[in-house]
Amino acid sequence: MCAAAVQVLQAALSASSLFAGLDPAALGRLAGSTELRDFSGGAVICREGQPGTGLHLVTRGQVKLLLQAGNGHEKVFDLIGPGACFGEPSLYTDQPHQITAAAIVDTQLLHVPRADLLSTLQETPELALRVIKGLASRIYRRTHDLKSYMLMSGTQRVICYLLHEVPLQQEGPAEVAVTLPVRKGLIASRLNLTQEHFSRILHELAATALIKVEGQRVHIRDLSRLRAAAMS
Amino acid sequence: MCAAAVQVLQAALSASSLFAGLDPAALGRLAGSTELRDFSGGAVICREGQPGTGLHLVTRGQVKLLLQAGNGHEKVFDLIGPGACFGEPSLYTDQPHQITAAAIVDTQLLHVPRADLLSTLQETPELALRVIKGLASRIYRRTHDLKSYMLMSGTQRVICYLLHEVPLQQEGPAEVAVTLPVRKGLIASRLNLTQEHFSRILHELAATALIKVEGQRVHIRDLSRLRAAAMS
DNA sequence: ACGGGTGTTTGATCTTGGTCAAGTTGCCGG
DNA sequence: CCGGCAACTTGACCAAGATCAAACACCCGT
Repeated sequence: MCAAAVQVLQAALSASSLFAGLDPAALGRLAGSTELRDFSGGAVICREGQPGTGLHLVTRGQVKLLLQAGNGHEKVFDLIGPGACFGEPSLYTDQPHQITAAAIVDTQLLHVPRADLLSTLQETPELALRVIKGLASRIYRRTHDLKSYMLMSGTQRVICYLLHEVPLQQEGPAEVAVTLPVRKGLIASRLNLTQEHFSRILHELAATALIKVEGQRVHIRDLSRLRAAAMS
Repeated sequence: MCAAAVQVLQAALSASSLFAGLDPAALGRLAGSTELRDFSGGAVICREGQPGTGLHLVTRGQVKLLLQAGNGHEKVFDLIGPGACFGEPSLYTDQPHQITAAAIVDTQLLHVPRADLLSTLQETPELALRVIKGLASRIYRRTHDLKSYMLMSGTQRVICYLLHEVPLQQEGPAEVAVTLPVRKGLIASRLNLTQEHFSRILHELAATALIKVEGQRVHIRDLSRLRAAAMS
């Protein structure tokens, strides 16, 4: 691989929060073995039960993580956009992937092979700390999901989701618009709702003038009133 | 602190999977700042929203981790027994605890202060790897829970729970007995069920002769048939 | 503009599991 | 041996959300 390509990969790696600001030498070593992978919309990236081959980092597109039941049913368990990675847990234990990942639209990822990542990890305490932080915040995320499923109603989950999608620093009663990153059926599944139920909740919220829905665009009429509605 | 006490603490630490077999020097350093804490049944160990002060490792007793909703409702989100630890995520991010921990019965824990753990972590790559493995398997556990809540019925969750409680290496159609580690209401909540529903499910399983319930003791009539029932 | 596929909405109905209330059981202290 | 309290069970009813079916909207390629 030519030096220029490695440069590009190194830049791409350091664009993620996991690697940003890491010692350039270590980063260069990782970039040397990193591979660029493209998937067209719908393509499966990895499948439940397979061993983890390396770290996947999304650079472009959207990925859905799926959990599958015995009876063909499946649920979207997370949605991954650019800058985030997935499938790490299987790198650090000897267990296979728990989840299936598929591209939603045409997607580009970086793949850092497991062996290279693990050896760099041992030699670079800084990276180890980063990985630990990354895993810890993954646990926060999962715990938050668990919490929503265990003790929030569907309506509360939808509101909570919308509020998370609001660009930061939006305060007060201002009107904000958020654009749903993927089609509604996927978001519904991510929130452990059926498409139908999600649709009804959106309309119910629109009926109380909390939001207005225009296709993929959701206008929040009053941020603080919506926050209050999440509590009920 | 006298050397003998440190010895005892060191032995206690190395009894957990996180520290077992770790370099004795590093372990000794950790043991030097480790503190033994006792809680009587019902006592709160740490509370949601508080910063994480250190690693908690259960040596004796039982701990419940709770998630709390705005409206007073709360759910048991995990049950922790001897050898396991909890509350780590808050050590590695700057976020406060997401969960409240309370002793179910009289409980003894080891508390390793955050600062000592983090500094030992930096100096001991071996420990860093252990922590990474520990967090990764925590994610496996949480993902498994998420999976049960998202796509398994109450009955399936109960069966799954019973099967997990079966001591290992029990194979074939043999009859096994498991003892519920805590009172049924807590297990129900852990499985995201009400006490009433849990009770009904147990009786329904008894009605199909899959199990027999005798107080805290559950006899599994036919392991493989129960496994099959989890699939339906 | 037209046709078809995908995604979304709407309505009717059903199931799972929650809630409330009233027993039981069983254990522990006097 | 007997309260008394906590855990558990049972039953009747209720509600959130799922399912099934059908219509509708939108986008895209020809």
